[in-house]
Amino acid sequence: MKSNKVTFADIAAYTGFSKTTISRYFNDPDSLTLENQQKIADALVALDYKENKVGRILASGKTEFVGIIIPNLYLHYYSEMLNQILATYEKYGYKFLVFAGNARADVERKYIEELLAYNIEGLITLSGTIPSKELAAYNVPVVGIEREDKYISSVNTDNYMGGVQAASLLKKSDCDILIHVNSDIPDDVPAAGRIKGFVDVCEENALPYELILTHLGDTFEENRERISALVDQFEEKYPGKKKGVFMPNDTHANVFLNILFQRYGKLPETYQIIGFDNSPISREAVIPLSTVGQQISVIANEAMDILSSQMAERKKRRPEPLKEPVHKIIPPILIRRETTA
Amino acid sequence: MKSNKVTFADIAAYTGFSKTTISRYFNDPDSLTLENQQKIADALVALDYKENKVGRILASGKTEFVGIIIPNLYLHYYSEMLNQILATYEKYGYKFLVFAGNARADVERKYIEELLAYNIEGLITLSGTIPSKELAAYNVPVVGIEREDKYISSVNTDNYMGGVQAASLLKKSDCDILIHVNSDIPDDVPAAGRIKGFVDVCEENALPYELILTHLGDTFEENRERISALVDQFEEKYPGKKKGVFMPNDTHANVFLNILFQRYGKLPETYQIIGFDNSPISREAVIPLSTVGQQISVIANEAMDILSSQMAERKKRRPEPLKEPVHKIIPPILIRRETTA
DNA sequence: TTGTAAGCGTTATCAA
DNA sequence: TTGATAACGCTTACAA
Repeated sequence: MKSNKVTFADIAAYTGFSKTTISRYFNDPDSLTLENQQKIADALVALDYKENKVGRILASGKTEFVGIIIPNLYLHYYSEMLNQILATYEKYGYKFLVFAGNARADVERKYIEELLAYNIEGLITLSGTIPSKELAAYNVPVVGIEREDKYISSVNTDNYMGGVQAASLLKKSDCDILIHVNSDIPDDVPAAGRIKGFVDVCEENALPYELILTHLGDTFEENRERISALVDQFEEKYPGKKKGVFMPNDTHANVFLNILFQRYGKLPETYQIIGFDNSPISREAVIPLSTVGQQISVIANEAMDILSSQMAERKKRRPEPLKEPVHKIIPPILIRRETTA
Repeated sequence: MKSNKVTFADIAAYTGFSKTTISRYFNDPDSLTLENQQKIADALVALDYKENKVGRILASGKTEFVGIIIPNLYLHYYSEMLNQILATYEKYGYKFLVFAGNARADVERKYIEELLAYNIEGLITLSGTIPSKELAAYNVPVVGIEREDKYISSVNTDNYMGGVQAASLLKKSDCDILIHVNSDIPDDVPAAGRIKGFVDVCEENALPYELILTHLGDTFEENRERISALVDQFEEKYPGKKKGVFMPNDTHANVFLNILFQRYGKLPETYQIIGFDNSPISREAVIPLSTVGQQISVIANEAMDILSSQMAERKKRRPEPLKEPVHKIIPPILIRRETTA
């Protein structure tokens, strides 16, 4: 019940100093004599002072809030990214206001308005719902992750290299036909690079390949059904041939693997599988899945690094507006496990 | 660059009203004439006003912030719970300040201090690091989820019933021996109920059973190793018998299943497996896993329901302090898939 | 129905 | 090295 309502005024009264001096104790202690510092320190303990940052925000305009908009936390990629972003608190001290948007532009706009109303200093978004041009107009530092990023700063995995790595690995294991399954990704989304990387390696090496750009469904059941149909298709089209399949992510790669396992009790010699992300499912699969790993922790840290420097710039007397968005590319790491030779 | 610094004062000047009237327009519009409402509405558009909630917080003391402390986002159970909690924004309007603690008490205390400094109105914690007695002393409404909860309100799955459901299902499928693997959980943690429920069913029905209370390791590799050793142990101790195994969670149940699959190319007839949580891995396993499902969305909503009523109580003129913590129990849902008959 | 004035808890500016 | 005083943007009595 004795809600701690001790303020600078109380401390000032208690110590005989002014509120200003108390404020200085917190923000520039060296400007006080050691003796007086001690007096105030003692008073803080005696009165059981708890800081109130709201007053500081109002007076200084600095909230130390960063907004995060994330499509969902269902996919491990997103939850782990959030995990890593939250972990940067130790390094940068920014607090995170988190919204999980569900890809509806009007909803996300509402979230952003709300975040802005709390004077967030920066925004990190993993959602591609709102065009970067619109985000840039909000006039707050923004960093996008794995989304269209023409007008905002961003951090992305080197998707092209990921596609190259996957195709190269499949090439090495002497597949007769390389297959890449993915959805039909717009060119301005970073993930599109995977397809290009895969195709380029195939073309350069004159490897037979097939690109299957199709939507695998929104539920697990749909995934299962459509991937099962794909297996039928492969069996029919390439009987007896060694098929190297690069799936769009580990979740789908796992479904693919399970279907083969259920049919054959093992991974047939005629299949090689590689996923994308290095999410937990890739290690927890019946047979550990080979995958192109994203360096989530590195991405999260780079994002905060870019954001914090832009936020710092704004605090200067004469902030120099960013002329060009910064785009950082993080290399993926090929992880060879048991579904490739 | 034209950072919107339009305030109530500007609107007041523009419209000829006082700041108070502008404030009323937002908080109690009906107290203005329709005509004047319209005037102000027009001014808002003309001036491109953006609300600033910091001033409101300072003046009213109401932040509409709820703090969340979550052990990690790596385990699906936690990330999905966070997901569902964040989703309550639509219903309650509270914004969430999220910290991912890593089970270090001093770190978590720092997080709580920080949250308190921002005047959070309530706290939801999924972490059991700090004793409920200490949390209760912070003098802010707290709801715990699946953690020790003697001195704080809480929402938990009916773990006892979960244990009962698991044992009953294994009983129905005529197992010769029922086995429950779990860690040695302190009695005051809700999850301990699972063990009791399991044992009670076995005792009441005079079913042979074995309780294996052991730590399965902190990494996936350790899990794999120790669970593999368990399988050896089962084979040796109960050769040819039909073993019904209740694992502590889906992740471990999946590891168990994979080991059997790798050894036998299928789930042998002598095994029945049931997990706990109904996390995605249970459906994505080689063979869909039977599991005791936690109703995460229900839990999240109940938690916010309890919290919001306690927060609302505090806003009353003469708030009546909660005499007794509220404890809500959510029944689990048994999900029968292919690892049980 | 509307206005005045006094806060809310800090920081910033200027002066001493 | 310290203090007085005025912000910061809004809410809330109390008046009118």
